[in-house]
Amino acid sequence: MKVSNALLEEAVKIYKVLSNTNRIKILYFLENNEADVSTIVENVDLPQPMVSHQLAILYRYQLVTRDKKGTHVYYCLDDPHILEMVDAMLGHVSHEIKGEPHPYKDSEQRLSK
Amino acid sequence: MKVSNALLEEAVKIYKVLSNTNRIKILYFLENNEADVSTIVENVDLPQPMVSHQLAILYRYQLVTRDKKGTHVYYCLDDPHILEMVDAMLGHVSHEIKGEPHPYKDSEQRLSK
DNA sequence: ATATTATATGTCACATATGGCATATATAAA
DNA sequence: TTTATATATGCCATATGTGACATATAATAT
Repeated sequence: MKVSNALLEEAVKIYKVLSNTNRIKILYFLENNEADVSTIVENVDLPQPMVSHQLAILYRYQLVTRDKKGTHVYYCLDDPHILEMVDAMLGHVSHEIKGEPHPYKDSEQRLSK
Repeated sequence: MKVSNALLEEAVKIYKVLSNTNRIKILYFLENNEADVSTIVENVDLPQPMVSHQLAILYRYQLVTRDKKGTHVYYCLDDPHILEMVDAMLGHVSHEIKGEPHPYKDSEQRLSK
């Protein structure tokens, strides 16, 4: 695959965003719900300033949307596809942890290991 | 999705590994070739110690395998599926950059934007 | 105006990542 | 044994990320 540098650098930025358990926990909490900050705070069990800070990062990189209603700010996944990618990564590491061989499609085979 | 902390932390470690353009360039170069360090150095245009260092990280996290033959060390993608995940991320950011709406499957609709 | 609640921002100490460069190790050839 | 080549490792300055905490802002109610 031919990849431009600009694209690669953007992808790397998103990977940095995903390189933090708190942010991923927040994303997963938002999987099925739109939620305001206090609701997120209660559910992910992190101090409120930490949650606001991580939400700001998720928002800056367009992983969540923001909807202000009165004093409450409701956050929502911007692109559910992101969580599919995280799911794929969790699947990958769960194989690594169990020491299982990687699943191959069709008749692909390992040459050696 | 219910995710254990251990799994989440492992996934985050892999995201950190992918959070570097040099490492991703190396992974992409290995997409179609097994290659020794000097070949990688020539192709990704980075100083040799940098390439060795990044390869050591990729190896530690099982993204590449290593095969020593004489003085040469041949590296190979351990799991091509990783590159599929990177492809998905590149697809994601290319939509973000272009400001395009996220592609939705079937009849899914945005509630608002 | 004051108080209350929701959220965001700033600061700080600490840890970790980065890239550049020098040098060490290992294998093979002369 | 010496030399050359391939690769790995170590050191360093700098940058960036982390979580804890205090405090600021913003909207609403009294």
